[in-house]
Amino acid sequence: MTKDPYHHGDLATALVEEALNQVRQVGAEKVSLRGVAATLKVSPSAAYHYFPDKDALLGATGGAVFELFGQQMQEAFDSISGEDRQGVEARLTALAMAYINFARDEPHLFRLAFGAYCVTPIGDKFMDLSEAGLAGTLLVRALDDLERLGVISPEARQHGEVLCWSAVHGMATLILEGHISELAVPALLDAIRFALAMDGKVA
Amino acid sequence: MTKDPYHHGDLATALVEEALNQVRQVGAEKVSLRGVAATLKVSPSAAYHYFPDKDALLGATGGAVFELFGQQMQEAFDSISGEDRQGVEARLTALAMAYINFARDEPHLFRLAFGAYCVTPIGDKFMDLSEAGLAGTLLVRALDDLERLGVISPEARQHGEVLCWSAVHGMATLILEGHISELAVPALLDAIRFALAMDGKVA
DNA sequence: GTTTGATCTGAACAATGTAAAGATACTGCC
DNA sequence: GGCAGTATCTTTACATTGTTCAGATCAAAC
Repeated sequence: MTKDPYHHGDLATALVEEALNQVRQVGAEKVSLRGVAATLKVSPSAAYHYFPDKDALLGATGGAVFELFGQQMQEAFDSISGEDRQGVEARLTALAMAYINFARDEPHLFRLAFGAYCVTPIGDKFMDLSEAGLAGTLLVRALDDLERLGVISPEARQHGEVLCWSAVHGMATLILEGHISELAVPALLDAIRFALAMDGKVA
Repeated sequence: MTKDPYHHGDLATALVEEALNQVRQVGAEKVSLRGVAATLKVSPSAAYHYFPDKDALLGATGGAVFELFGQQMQEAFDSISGEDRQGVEARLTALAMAYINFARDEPHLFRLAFGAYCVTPIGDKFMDLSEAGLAGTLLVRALDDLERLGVISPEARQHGEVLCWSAVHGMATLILEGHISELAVPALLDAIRFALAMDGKVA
């Protein structure tokens, strides 16, 4: 019996980290509690001191994914500098692209965070995704800027919130599940610009 | 040993039907092959003469759900009569509502048809949802009618396809997974009308 | 009536989630 | 420093699941 750590440094977060790793690679439905415990060189039962369920572990993992997703959205937002019309417009599309890219690049993580696993079984216990989260906040800020600069009308600003959110999330999931080609992304971005009348009609 | 039917009438479709029933009630991830075989009073192994996998059974079930979904969309489309402006406009919103209502009323079925279960594991084997399916066809028809009557511009018609599809699907999944309230639906419908400039600006 | 082929059963196996009951290491107190 | 108590982890065990394979059972063809 090696002395390494009988008491694992912080098993709870280690479990979540490893679960996230495995979910990223093979998808949540193929991740086993025993598997993540094994790679951590820990008995399966050890997990039950920190999570009542396997679903609870996956729920916490989904929370971690959601945080990571928020970070990436924040980075996309911050990557565009400039408060002029061009910068503010670019910021909105950067957000949309980041959203869709995350779904495409990390399909298993996206599904864990936004799919069924974090809702019916888990949402009730651990996570609270009912608020839009960081992504929603950033969208609101981008739309505010657009209106402030006169790029979009107040009416467009009002409708843009639910429209952009739904459309971008919808396209992300449709691409993710293979129901639509990735080639449709520029078409959607054009459509959003058209919908918000960002083609100069208002400015 | 009762003589009822040693050879089940049509076990393949019976399995799919029962699987659909159970998925509807408890969700795909809690449905077991053994369970559906048991309710059909059939050995678990019997299923393997018709489906190579449990995933294959669920894939076929997803196909059945997709058909059912198409039917309901068709009914919604047909429920609105009249080729005047009002009728054609109502038809588009009826489609959107039917889409979202299906997701709300049959969350487990919707997830099976549109979620991960019919994609990575199954899509490659059984289903081909890459085409939009019946729902997509109906959307195109509704938009065509709107343009023909001059309710929307050709440009709006062009952008409307990907925009409506993404937005409605996105809202359906967001509601389904509890990320947004159902109260947002009328707001989205308004936003779509605004996006397509259906508020009379064009007519 | 026998044979052939499709259809289903039975038993079995490995993997999984989960629940005790017990072992081990750390912590604070004397 | 030694000891009790507690948090942490292991061991063992069990039920359920997907899946396989050899064989039983039926239906029809010759």
